[in-house]
Amino acid sequence: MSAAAALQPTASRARAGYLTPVPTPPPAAVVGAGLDRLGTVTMIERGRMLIQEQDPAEHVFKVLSGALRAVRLLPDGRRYITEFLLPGDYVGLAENGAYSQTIEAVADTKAIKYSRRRFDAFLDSDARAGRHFFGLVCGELSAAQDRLLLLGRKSALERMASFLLAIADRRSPDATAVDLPMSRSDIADYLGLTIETVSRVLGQLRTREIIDVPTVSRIVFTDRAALEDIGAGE
Amino acid sequence: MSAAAALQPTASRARAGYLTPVPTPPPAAVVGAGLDRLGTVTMIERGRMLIQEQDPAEHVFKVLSGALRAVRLLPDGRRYITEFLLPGDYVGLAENGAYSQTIEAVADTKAIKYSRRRFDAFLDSDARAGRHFFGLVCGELSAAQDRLLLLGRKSALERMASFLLAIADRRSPDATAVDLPMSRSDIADYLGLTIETVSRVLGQLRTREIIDVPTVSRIVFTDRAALEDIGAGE
DNA sequence: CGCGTGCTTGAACATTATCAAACAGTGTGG
DNA sequence: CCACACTGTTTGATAATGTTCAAGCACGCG
Repeated sequence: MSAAAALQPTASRARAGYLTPVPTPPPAAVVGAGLDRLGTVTMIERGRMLIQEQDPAEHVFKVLSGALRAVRLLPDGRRYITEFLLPGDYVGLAENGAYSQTIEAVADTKAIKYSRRRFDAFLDSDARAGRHFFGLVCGELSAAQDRLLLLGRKSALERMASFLLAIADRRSPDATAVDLPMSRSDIADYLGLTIETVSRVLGQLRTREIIDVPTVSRIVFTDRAALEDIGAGE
Repeated sequence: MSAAAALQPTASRARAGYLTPVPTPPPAAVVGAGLDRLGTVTMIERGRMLIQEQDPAEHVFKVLSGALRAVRLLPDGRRYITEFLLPGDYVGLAENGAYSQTIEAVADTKAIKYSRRRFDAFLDSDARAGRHFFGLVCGELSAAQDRLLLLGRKSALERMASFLLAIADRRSPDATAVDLPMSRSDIADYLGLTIETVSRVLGQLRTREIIDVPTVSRIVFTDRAALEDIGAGE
């Protein structure tokens, strides 16, 4: 843990420690309403692949319920999950040409499927919509940069604390508990750890009475302030 | 090193291992030409801060020469560099409202400075420009996701190999050498390592005669194929 | 009730971090 | 022009965090 490079004369001020949820700018409802008519509802069952990396990017999806994961692999099989897609999130927005990652269902999932042609046409027809989605992608980029900080400089314990709070906040801000739709293995591949470390770190938070784990998939925040401190990196 | 979670029935196909440079779509020259007249040239000397995190995002810059770094900090001083900005890169594009990270000069840098108001007006006035910059941000997002994979699942040696190739490719594709404008400390904070590990890993590549290091800042690719294999993760 | 998958726990190991010292390159002043 | 000092880099020895390998456990389902 601890110490990075020495502070520089130009060092910037510290920032909130845990993952920022992708913000949803005001005109979301309006833009969404215009779009909903263009798509069709699809069901993806748990474990199924929705999108294969390198396939031509012919669709955009919006998650309605359930959860998806975006996966990248190394040639020898090492796996990394770049993001979990939860209700309200768009899939395949930031793709030119071919998909850059595989999308799989972590749980049974309902999503709206748009044809990319129609989706782009809609964007071009409405300047407000274009700006809205530009803002969404900017938010995703900022969230990805927060995760770079997490992977590059945070300990296992800090990563887990950040993760639990971020997932909880995306579902409902200031929640006192979360239901995790994904397995320990998925969490490990998202946080750059192993399943054993994920388990041990959860055990440690439980021992310290910062969380309670009544079920494997349910996490109750017993001491949210402590969890936030850990996630922020002290 | 090695093994992540077990392969799943839906596991996706493997992908190129090292950092993908942000792609520059075709109409770049045209869009750039329209913009150049709107900005003024600025010099930022080595070590100076160009942008402070949380300041209102009132400007967009385009790097002409030199190099900048984008920095995020944890409360206790741990530092992470989310990206290096090299000639041709835009700074402050993907920001709504306030800057999300500090920008500092790694070397003496020349950049064009645009007012964000004018920049946005230009984007709105020209649909092609809007799409162009949307594409740029999408490319940045994809590059960030490649770095998540790097930080989450690659060893120190693999990270260094990926880094050297990525920097080299951004300057000129298939180059046989790079001049690194940044210090070991900056490289460490970019790769999520310490300066000692950076140094040792470079030493290892030199010993194995994969690179040559005639000067601290100069890296010659003696065996580019081997470097690519290492960077790709075998 | 028993089996299977996924989760937890334990012990040994590996990689990378930390602490410490030597070294190199650059610029300054004598 | 050389000696010196400063900063950044390299190298070495030790320690820590997280991984790997190996059992056990628990919950859900047939």
